[in-house]
Parts: sequence; C-alpha cells; structure tokens
Amino acid sequence: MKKNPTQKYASIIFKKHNHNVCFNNAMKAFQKHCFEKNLKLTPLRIKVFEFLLRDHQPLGAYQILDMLRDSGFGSTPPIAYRVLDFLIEQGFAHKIKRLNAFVACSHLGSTHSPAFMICRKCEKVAEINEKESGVNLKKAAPFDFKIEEAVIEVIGLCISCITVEAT
Amino acid sequence: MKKNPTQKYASIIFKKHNHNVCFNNAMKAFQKHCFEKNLKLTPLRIKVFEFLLRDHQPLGAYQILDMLRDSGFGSTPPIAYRVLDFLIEQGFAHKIKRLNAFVACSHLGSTHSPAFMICRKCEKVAEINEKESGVNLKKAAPFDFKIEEAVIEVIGLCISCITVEAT
DNA sequence: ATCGCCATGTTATAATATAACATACGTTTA
DNA sequence: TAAACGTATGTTATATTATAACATGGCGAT
Ligand SMILES: [Zn+2]
Ligand SMILES: [Zn+2]
Ligand SMILES: [Zn+2]
Ligand SMILES: [Zn+2]
Repeated sequence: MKKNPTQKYASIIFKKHNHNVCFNNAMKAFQKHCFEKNLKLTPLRIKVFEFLLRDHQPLGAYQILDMLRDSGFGSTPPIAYRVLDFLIEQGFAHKIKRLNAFVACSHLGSTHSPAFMICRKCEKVAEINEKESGVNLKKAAPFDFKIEEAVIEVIGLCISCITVEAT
Repeated sequence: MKKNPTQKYASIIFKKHNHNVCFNNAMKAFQKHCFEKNLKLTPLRIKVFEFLLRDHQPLGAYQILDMLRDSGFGSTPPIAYRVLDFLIEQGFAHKIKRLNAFVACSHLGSTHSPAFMICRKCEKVAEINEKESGVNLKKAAPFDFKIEEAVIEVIGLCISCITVEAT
C-alpha cells in the first residue's frame, strides 16, 4: 500500500489522495487499540467507524442512524450516540461543533488537542495537530485560568472549493 | 464611574470587579451603535441585551425566553433567536457553542475574532481578544485553505473555582 | 392614504441529544 | 453448573435546541 505524502499539512485531506491509506491505517489502529486495552471490538463499533472513515466528511448522528438501519443494525438515537461517545473517548473520533457532526480522527495514536479546518462549502474537515495549529494557549490564559482543553474550529474554503469558485 | 483595571488579561471577569462599568459601557456602546447605524433600539432588544449583561454568565435561548415572559414580552423561541441573531450580527453578543448559550461581547467597538475561556464549573465566560489568544492561524493553515473565521473555546477552571476546589 | 419595511407575535415542526429501563450474552464466582 | 455480574445493545419516551412559515401592527416615505 502506497503511503500518502506526509500530512505535515493537513490540507492533503482536501485534495485527491489515496484514501485507502487513511482508511486502513485508522482501522488497524482501532483494532490494535481495542485489543491492547481489552475493549470490545463489536460489529456495531466497527461499522460506525467505517462510516466515519469513508471520506473526510463529518456525519451527523442521524445520518449514521440511517446508515445503520440500512445495514440491519438498531437505529434509535442512543445506539449512535453511545458508539460515538465510545469512539471519542478512545480518541478515534471527534465532534465538530460547528456542524453538529462527527469525524474520524486523523492523528491517531496519541492524546492530542486538535484543531479543525472546516470548509464551509463542501464541509470536509481536516484535522491539524497542536503544533501545526499555531495556538499558544499558555500565552492566551495567564496565571489564573487552568486550561484543560481547547476547541478550535477554523472555518473557510478548502483548495478544491476555491478552485471551483474561481472557475 | 470608576474604571475597571485594564482588561489586558480577560481573567478579570472571573474575579470580583466593578460590573457596573462593564454594564454601562456596553449599553452605551450599543445605544451609540444603533443610533449611528440607524438600527432600531427597541425595548425587546434592550431587554435581552440587559439580560446578557447581568454578569458574565452565558444564557441559553430558553432561559432568555423565561426571563422575557417574566418581563411581559413575547416568549416563543423565534423571539429570542431573532434578537440574539441581531445582537450577534451587530457584534454585541457571541454564541458559546460549548454551552449552547449566548454571552455579551466584552470587546466592543471593533470587528474581532474572539476566543473564549469557559470555566467548566461556574460556566462564566471570558472573552480574549485575538492578539492575547496566542493563535496564529496563518501558521496553522497553509497556502491552500482560505480562512474566514475561527471559533476558539478554551475550557478549564477559573481562578475563583480553583480556589474553591482547593479549600 | 397607501405602500413598503421591519419588528414582533404565533403556530407548528425540525434537528439534536439524553434519560430510563429492558434484554442478551459472555465472564467470573460461588 | 448456577448464580451474579458487567457490558453492549435495544427500546420507549422525552428533553433540549433551533427554524420555517405565516400573521399583525407600527411607522416613515411616497
Ligand atoms: Zn483520507
Ligand atoms: Zn471544500
Ligand atoms: Zn466580542
Ligand atoms: Zn469558575
């Protein structure tokens, strides 16, 4: 399997890329993680993670429920929300608040405090890691606020949508 | 009216401060803005802005509706959402996505791209201006993503809640 | 006076999310 | 083995947040 070029710039996500690499790496990491942590790798969890991995388009909970119904799984809201909570807790998915939607993590293998670039047109999302993000939160909050987490969502236009708009 | 110490560090908001200053400055700025832009300064708009200015605690739309009902205004959802949209458009309020709630702006008088510090315990919110925030988005997104807006919400514990917890 | 504009009001419903309880199944324990 | 337990899934109902669509009323411009 050919590797994608380095994701130093997360914007690869907005371009054509060998998405099988994204998919397979993530799914393997998920399997490994569950095995090592003794967590149950169930068909439902695998299925939902597959949905999220289809491309870099976030999915709403109710979209996921529709897809689960089509696949013969239960499809009432708690089903989706529970699996999503699990994936988020385990670091394999993130919630994009801007979109009320969920996306597979693309910086697996480490606890991280990601930032997201969200294309307002195609709604694809790229995850930027902390160092790339240019965020210096220590500078932001002085001595008297104890930072625990940061939610950073950058909205704009991705390269593909810029190109289309310019046409 | 005594001035508050400089808001160089937004964390003043989490401490005791002369809140009349915050309130009066904001309300005056709002009146001035509406006059200059020829926008209608209606009782409803004033009332909602007053609610948001009571302290630095964000209010949910339905909380605002309850307060409007108590004040004899209409209290169906569109009433609140429309006024909030107006205040946000005019730069006098922000939505805190983390809380699904709304807060008065505390850096009036300029278009700005704020960041927020949100105390997870008391849920008070301080607004940090862009320069303070330590965010360098140009660094974050390279040549192929056109940034239009950034949503930054930092979650943690404010100085007052840290103190209480330590007790 | 009439028209158009805009704020407010009303009714209904959409979209997102959680609470509470029921079942099923594999693992541990008695 | 049987009971007890933990955890995943399933179900029912409801809570929370937000918007669509249409109606009314005041007010200034023509
Ligand atoms: Zn990919
Ligand atoms: Zn795009
Ligand atoms: Zn502001
Ligand atoms: Zn606090």
